[in-house]
Amino acid sequence: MSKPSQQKPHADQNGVSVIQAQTSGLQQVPQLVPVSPAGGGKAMPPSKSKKSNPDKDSDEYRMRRERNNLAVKKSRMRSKQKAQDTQQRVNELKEENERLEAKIKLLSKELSVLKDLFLEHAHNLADNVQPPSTEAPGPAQNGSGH
Amino acid sequence: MSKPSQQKPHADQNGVSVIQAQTSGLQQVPQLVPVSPAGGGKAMPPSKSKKSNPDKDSDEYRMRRERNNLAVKKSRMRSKQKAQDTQQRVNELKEENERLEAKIKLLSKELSVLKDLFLEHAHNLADNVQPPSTEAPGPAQNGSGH
DNA sequence: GCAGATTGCGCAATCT
DNA sequence: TAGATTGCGCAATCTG
Repeated sequence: MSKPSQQKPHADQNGVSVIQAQTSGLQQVPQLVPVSPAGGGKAMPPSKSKKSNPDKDSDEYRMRRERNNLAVKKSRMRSKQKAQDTQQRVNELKEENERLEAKIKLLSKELSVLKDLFLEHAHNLADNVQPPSTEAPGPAQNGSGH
Repeated sequence: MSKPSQQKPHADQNGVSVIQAQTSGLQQVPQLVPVSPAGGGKAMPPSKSKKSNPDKDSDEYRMRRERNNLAVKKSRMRSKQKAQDTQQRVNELKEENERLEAKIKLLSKELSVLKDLFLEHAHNLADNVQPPSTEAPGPAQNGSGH
């Protein structure tokens, strides 16, 4: 579940193609068909050249199938669970986001208020404090009206 | 994909059970087997009382199967896509969250600075301006340390 | 090389 | 009736 690596679409390997679907086929069993009669060009490492030996009757086979079916079920359950978790994560993050945005709004407002206070104060100072009289005192406007 | 509702485990209906798995057969078509010869007790709305007529050879059957296979593939692709999208959404939301947190940090700092300025100014005023002497001037503490 | 985990696929039952 | 979903089993791979 880590490296997808390169994987074939499900069959078609060393000269083997899946012929299925639309066959009278009761169910699946890809029915492997050798494209070339025998050793097309690749040498098989294993001695046994017989790959088509599922032997449905074999107890071994049934055991493996059963185990695999179990593993498959497990894997799918996990997968589903993960998807659900991810979805929930989205919801949580969305809520968190809203909280943060609200906080930002609040802080912004606070800042705005403080800044206004500052400006007002600065104006008051300018109005009440006689500048070093370097020039005209300017229009004598006092009181409100900034 | 919305209401799981109650759904049967796959077969076993009006007196029909699936016999599969571990059968010798090369393929395992569920092989529907009527538990009772005919009308067990339920009346079937449709006229044809034959439910077990998949008729693999039927063109109709193959057509339906093929269409369904297509639909299945489509559905699964969508499902997968959706999961991916959800995952990506998580990533986006996480980033957004970080941005917001950073902004909050900044705003908080700004506010802090402004507040400090305010306090300092207030102290300066208290130190430089003689209160109307209605009471004790209070402890003569000046300088830093707000 | 084996055993468990994944993944693509087709089937059938349901749901819509 | 037809397409969409979903649980399930098979086989091919991937992984450790």
